[in-house]
Amino acid sequence: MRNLFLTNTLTHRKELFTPVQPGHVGMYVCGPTVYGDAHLGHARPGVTYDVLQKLLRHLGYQVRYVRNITDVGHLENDADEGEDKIAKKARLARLEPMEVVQTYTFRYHEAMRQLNVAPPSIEPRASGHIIEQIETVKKILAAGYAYESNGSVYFDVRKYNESHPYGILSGRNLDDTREGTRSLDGQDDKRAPFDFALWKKAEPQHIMKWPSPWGEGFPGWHLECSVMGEKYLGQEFDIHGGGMDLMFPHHECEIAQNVASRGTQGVHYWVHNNMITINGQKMGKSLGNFITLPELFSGRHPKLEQAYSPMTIRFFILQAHYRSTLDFSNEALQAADKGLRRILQAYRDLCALAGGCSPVRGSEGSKAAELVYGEYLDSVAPDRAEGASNAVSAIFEGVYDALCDDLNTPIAIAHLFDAVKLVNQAKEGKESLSEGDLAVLVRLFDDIVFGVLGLRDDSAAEGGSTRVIGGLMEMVLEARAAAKAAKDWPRSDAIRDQLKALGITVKDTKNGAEWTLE
RNA sequence: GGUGCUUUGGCCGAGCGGUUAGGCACAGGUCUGCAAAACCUGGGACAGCGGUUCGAUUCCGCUAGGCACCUCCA
Repeated sequence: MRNLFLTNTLTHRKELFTPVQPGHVGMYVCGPTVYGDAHLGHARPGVTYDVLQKLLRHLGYQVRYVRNITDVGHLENDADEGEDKIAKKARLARLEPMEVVQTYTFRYHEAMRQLNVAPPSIEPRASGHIIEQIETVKKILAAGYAYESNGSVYFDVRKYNESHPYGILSGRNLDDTREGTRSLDGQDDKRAPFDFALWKKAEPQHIMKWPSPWGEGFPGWHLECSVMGEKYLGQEFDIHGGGMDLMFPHHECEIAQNVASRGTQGVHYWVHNNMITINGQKMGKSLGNFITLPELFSGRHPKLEQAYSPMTIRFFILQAHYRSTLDFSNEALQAADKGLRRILQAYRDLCALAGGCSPVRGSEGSKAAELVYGEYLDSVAPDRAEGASNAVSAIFEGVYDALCDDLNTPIAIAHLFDAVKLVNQAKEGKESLSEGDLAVLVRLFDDIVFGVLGLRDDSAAEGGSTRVIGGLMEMVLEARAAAKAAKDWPRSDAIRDQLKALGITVKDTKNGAEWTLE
């Protein structure tokens, strides 16, 4: 098995990945709070951890990937009057909170499906784990790291900090945190401003509330990830992912809760993806500068010059390293779109050169995959490029080395473009690829481009209709070829223009006409 | 105020103590009825100032700019 290196936020270093149990990986990622459509920012962790889990599987690990849905407990702000995000949305839209949850959970799943993000192995909801969360609060209280106050329970950060450093993940200490900036107003139930809620008392009119030893209320936001991570992955597990903005306080609180309730923070590798920016600024709901995924896919947003396909978005994200910020612009997305097309076209040409590929991962395979949770990537990475020339071996090694070096997808893609060049040169007859080369390249595209990177050739994914369209196109192009042979240019151009209007692009090559469907 | 990150050619974006990143755009050429694609060639970059070094874009310091977190945020 190849060595995989990951940057662990806990140590700020690239570390060799060694799982708790050989051959198995437990991975937890913070999912969305479902009170609105997912935006471009949400696509980043979606795609990043999708690639990570696919890579892990491809390397031969059995992966349990847990990604939660936050459907309760996420407050607008940390002050006592902060309203639950879901409850607020429900009030404004005059809906039941669970209607809001249902709507946006569905829409989130739909957006992820379009991005070819595989479903997690388990997708637990906070509201489905109230009992477990209450039990954890009891444990933390019993351990003396929390206090009850007016029907709510708060984590005693100062007490915790006496025996365990609070802030090990984000590299800060308690004295550095800004105190007194926010007015305390006297009526705060908390002992200290940095204490956080484990359980919040619900006002009588509050809909989302559950009985507890401290009265009716609901769990604090940070609690769910601690609880559900432990429940499904155990007290010690391998990877915990999420956006960098969750590092503090969310993940810091998780660590404190874990230590307080079970004596270990339990996560071996903390992995954080960076933000997507727009004009250099973080894209975020509070800033109001976000573009939702449905808007991107449809092009309906003032900042969008055109619609961008889900695969363009996916490729755009993969062209930057996950730990760097990535700046949105129409120009950058258009560049990604073109680059992606070149790669996908090269695969078609490669298949033609190789005398056909099983169209497994480029098209129908990805659909079948959606039905089989987790078990879609059956191909385990070969150790080396058996039977390939030096040039192809170098690409093969470059791709795997890059992916195993902290998930360096931009470098992997750069190597894939080298492969594209080879394929194009072979197609032009300027380079020859041996059968071994072709086999290795086909496998590489199948495994990496479609398998691990999770790209998909949507133009080839029409499934059952492909054969019919293919047959029709053959007829149409034959008619056009006849017109061309007769030098009837108006006629041949008219056919091409009409097809273009239907979204079919025709290109004349040495070997006859080729076509692609938008 | 605290903590951390960052500044790469027209745009996006890797990387690194000495070797072409890559994509997109652009220019010239090949091919072509035209178009497109493809191929070949090309130009240009490491914020500024010092220091370490045989050698720095890469390490260190300072200066300037940007960003993130310290409220909710992927």
